[in-house]
Amino acid sequence: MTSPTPAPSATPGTPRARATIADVAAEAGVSKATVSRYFNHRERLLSPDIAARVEAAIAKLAYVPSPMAQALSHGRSRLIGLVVADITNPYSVAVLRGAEKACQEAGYLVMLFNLGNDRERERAAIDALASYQVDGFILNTLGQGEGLADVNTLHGKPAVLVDRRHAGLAADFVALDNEAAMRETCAHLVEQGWQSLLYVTQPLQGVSSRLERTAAFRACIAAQGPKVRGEVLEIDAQQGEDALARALAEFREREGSKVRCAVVAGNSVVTLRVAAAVARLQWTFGQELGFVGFDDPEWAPLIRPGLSTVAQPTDAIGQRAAQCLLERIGGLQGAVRENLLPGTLIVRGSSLGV
Amino acid sequence: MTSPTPAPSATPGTPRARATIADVAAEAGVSKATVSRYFNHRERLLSPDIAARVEAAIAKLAYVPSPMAQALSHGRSRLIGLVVADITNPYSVAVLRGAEKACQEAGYLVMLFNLGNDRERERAAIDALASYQVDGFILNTLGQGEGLADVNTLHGKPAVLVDRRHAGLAADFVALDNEAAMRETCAHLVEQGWQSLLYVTQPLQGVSSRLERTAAFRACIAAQGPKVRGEVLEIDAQQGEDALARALAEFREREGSKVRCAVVAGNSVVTLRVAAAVARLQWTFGQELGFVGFDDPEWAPLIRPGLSTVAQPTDAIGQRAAQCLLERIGGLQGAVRENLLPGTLIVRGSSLGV
DNA sequence: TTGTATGCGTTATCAA
DNA sequence: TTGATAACGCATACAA
Repeated sequence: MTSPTPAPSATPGTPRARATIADVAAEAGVSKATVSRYFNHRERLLSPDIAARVEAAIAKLAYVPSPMAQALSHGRSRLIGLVVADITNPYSVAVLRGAEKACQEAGYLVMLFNLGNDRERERAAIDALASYQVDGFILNTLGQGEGLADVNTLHGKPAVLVDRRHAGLAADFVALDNEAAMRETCAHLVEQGWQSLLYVTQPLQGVSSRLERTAAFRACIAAQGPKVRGEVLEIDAQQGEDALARALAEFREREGSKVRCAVVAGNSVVTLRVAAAVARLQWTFGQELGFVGFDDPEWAPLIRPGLSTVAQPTDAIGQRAAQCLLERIGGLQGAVRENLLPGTLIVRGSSLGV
Repeated sequence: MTSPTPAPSATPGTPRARATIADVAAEAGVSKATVSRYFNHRERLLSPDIAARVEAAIAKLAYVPSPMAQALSHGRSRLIGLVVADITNPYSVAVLRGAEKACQEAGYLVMLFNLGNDRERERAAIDALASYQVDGFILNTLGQGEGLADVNTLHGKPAVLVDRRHAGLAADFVALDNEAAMRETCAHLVEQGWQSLLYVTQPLQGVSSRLERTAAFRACIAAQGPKVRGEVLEIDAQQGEDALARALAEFREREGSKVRCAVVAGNSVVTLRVAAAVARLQWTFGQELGFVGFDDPEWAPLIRPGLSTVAQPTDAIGQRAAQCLLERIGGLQGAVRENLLPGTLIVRGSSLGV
């Protein structure tokens, strides 16, 4: 009680500092090294009785090693740096969720850096994360070769790319199998009798997922032969929703009233805007316009007659990304791996034939 | 060039390790302490010429102090621990976004821990975060007194509570002004001629925001006198959407066809479920059922004739939370602060009179 | 099998 | 004003 040294007594109420390895060593009557070994080389080189004493001391003091100190000493921090292009995007969040979960389960914590779609900050993000000695990166960001010029940028840490590839960066990659999903989507629409397809996408801007989906769409159209027509429309955030409405109206007029027209939306952002435009036009999905959208927002069933969508296995993507990264952190060598996960076409009313 | 020691030369290609304070000291021909002072006490106790030399060395080596080492030595990590109850909830994400942004701008990084609605992990979350020496916590979680028994749990670090209060925890609090928002909502509905109001909420379960909104609803009804009736309905995730549809139908039948009935949804989760139930009933908002929902999901304008909502200033809430916390970290003492931010009633078609 | 000593990158205390 | 030097909490050679 009157001891001048802050003895780690079990005084509740006193928010005493965390026990350190030295406290445990003293409590168990062994050296710090022994306590350290208890954690790192347990069975291999520790006698049972000593191990038991250490274990008891650890339990008594509720000792938990400091990851910061471990990071300083040993290099590893059990920290994963997660850079996301836009945390406003539900897709990113869904992936983040899966990744964070997998990391948590593996005893890693996630440090988050949101770019807010600002490419300039990408380099800063990685540097900031690296300064905390993260063991690796999960990157859902960019398209161009701007920030991530080369592996050097990553400070020698492993990384996994999610959803968006990067030319200069040889890293494991996890994403939706865009080509297969697009094939299934187009096949379904054609089968249901839609004859002219309009693929609406956000500006390509070198974003690999957008490029791939667009290319896959064009390939599908080409494969169908002359009986099916296809167009691509890029929209950007600037133009209002009536600009899109006009574009859709023109599309239908161009094709003529005999031709059944459908839209394929490149992601949930586009889906929202198309739905708004269609509402403004007073059209009904499945009638004036067929529809399938990539991503499956929770409100898709609410827009009559229900929006058909391609659901991404976001949780699996996130978990797979984390798993890939953890394997690399664990020392796995070898060629870059490519994980293309299958989407699920959810057919609701908007894509059905009349 | 031929120096055997790994001189920090500007060899690109070689992923050389980060420069340390010792490298800078050597480069500038001063001691490590001097370099440290350059960062921490710059002008106060450093001669201009030495400062210039240090500055040059820092620039040349692109030196950045290691936050990990700083944390070890000096206690502060420039890390904020963010615990969120459910990252699937767009509200949480929106707040997170504002908070993360503010932290980033202040030079702090955010460590994320998602509870996935699992209360058991709350204590573990805080402990895990604390082990990384976070400087403070932003907590958006729980209701009951389970995990966060007392301030002791926080390892002596400051915290700010977002959206949900906690009885045993005297910490700054940031949230929507639920009472004012509910008052405005009810006044609007009554003014538009809705006579019987049903407040639909997720299970209260001691969650303060749910309790407050429910209490505010009851108070509003009471204040209106006998001309307006009000009921509260708790729904849980278990029951299917037709259970809710039945409940809504019964509600209308009970009140009779003469009485204009409206629903107030407690948050966006409830809004989604009510919208699904109304679709199933083939009702139209604003006709068979009036509607105002807390939270303003992006799809609210798409459900005809447009869903009226109370939008929360999520970004401001997040930023304010971060600001509060950073002030406390900066040493601010004094009584716990309560930040109630105003919501915005967005009137669309669903709440208008006939 | 266990203990001692050293280093990881910083800050802080104490001399000079 | 500046420079040694000792922590900070841990892991790991090395010695015993």
